Amino acid sequence: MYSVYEQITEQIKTVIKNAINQAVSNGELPEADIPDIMLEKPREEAFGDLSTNLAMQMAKPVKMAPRHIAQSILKHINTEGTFINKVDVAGPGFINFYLNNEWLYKTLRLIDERQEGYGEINIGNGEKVMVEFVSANPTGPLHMGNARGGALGDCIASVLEKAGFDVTREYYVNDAGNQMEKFGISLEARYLQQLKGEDSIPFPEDGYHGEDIIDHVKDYIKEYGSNLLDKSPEERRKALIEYALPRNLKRIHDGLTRYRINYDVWFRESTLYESEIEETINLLKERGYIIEKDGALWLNGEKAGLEKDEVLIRQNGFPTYMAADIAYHRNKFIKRGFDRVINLWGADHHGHVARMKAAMEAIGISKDRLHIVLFQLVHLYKNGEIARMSKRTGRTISLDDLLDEVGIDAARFFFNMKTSGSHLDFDMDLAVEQSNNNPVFYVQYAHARICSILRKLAEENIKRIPSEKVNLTLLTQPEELALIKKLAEYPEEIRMAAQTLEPSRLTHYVMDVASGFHSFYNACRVKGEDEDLLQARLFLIHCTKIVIKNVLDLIRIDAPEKM
RNA sequence: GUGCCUGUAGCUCAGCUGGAUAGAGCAACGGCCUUCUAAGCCGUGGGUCCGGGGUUCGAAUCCCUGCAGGCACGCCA
Repeated sequence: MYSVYEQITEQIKTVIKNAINQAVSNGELPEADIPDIMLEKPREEAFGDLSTNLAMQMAKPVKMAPRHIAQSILKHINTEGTFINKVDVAGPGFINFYLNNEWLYKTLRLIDERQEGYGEINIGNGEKVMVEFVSANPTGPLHMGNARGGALGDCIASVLEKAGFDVTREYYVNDAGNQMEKFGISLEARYLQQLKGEDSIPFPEDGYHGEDIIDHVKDYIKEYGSNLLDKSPEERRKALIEYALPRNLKRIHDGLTRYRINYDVWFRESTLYESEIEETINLLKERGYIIEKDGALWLNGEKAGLEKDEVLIRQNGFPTYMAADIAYHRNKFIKRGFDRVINLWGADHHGHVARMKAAMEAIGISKDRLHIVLFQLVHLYKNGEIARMSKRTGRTISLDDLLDEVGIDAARFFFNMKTSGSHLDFDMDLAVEQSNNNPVFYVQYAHARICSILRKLAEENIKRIPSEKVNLTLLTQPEELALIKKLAEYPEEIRMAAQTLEPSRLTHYVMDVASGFHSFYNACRVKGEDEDLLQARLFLIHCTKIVIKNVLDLIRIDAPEKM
């Protein structure tokens, strides 16, 4: 069992179905298919713990007033042997279920039993899922878009792991194609400028203008001098790329490691050029999706359901980015056998979504197996205004700069506070603020506070007694019950986060748990209460600590024992 | 021009597979430390859910339309 909630949901559904069958056999309700029973937590506490709109949904097929249907169901409901305390009908025809506290106590025992496993569910059944994220061009440093995509992608992967999927984290290294050409040309131009003067050669308009290109070249010259001046341009570029690319990759790798992102696979685009792109084109040819036009090979847009044809192999014989990307996804699905693939892309790539999905169908893969999570761009705010450049270096702010300034915890938490689809304003001042304004501290403080109580009790030699000896029924204060209810929701939160691919609900959730704990802390004492109550509350904060820790571990931020 | 995303409290945003009186945090205002961390808690005020139609017993949520902001429409990636 993953959650008591799950068990209750089943109980209620069974109870309702039985009641309907009773009512039908008594002739009170006409025979009809029972729709899927939807249970949800009512907004108002006064409406019970769980509620269903079933009677309203049945109104039309059954041709009876919703309230009347609800009453008939209510009349035959038998709650014996369940957690249900009371049932009533309210509003336009809601059936509200009120639970007895037993389920809450059972939830605490479950948390204690499962420990770090509490929250894990199994909707994935070990299905193989790849999450591919960041995949920044290795031509320069990581920027804010990569920072957001990184935090998001890593948390999506973690959520899916908790939800029972077999997850692989992957970074696609774009070390081939046109941009490597541009990288080489840019390096070469800077190299010549360094050695022969700024004006010796104009810098290519579509080259990489970043300062980092100049840094590579300066370092190269420091090490190897001007040995490339009398080489052919091809050799020169090759040598410079071979020097700079590993440096960039190392920097990206180290930056992401520092950011607590660890990939299972670094997949190199260049490996696709050995044979897979060709194989992919052949596959598309066989399936009749390739047309020849203007000396190039195109994906047949009409057949694929796209607005226009897309070039796959250029006139000059080189494959386009899209051809490589199709081959890459063929590799993911067909060669490596992933059931589902999730890609995180900046919103500026949204135009590519429909194309890739169509391409999947063209190679015989259902487009539903490919999920694209688009995330909106980030604006950094500092001192109330948009910050684009690092004051220190005068360059665009990199992931490393951000981590230097706000720390890893704040960055990972803040990037997961908003849904991926919404624009994100990152307030750098708030992120370093040590106050209740800062949600990261708010949550971490709750954890530290619990640890502090545990320490204080330990100083007095008070320890938890075995859980079966704790009398949890002593937990009856509203703050205690509210807190346990929050803790009970965690597996459900994981399920929702996994289904929607939105880990942002977990940062909100853990803030709620922290809030519930702080309220409890101000209303109830642990230390100094009589033995039985002390043990019950000790058990409660022990469970609260487990849940907060579990969520923070999932987001991969610290859960400090002291602050 | 065509397509996609966004528009909810002063600010930042949840809610969006239709449900009960639209929520949270921050900001504002007023309270709470002789007791386990006040980096905390409790309370008050605050809304044309961008506008206009439609579907429905019921719409912030679905459909149509208009407006505003962002993005994409390359033999770039």
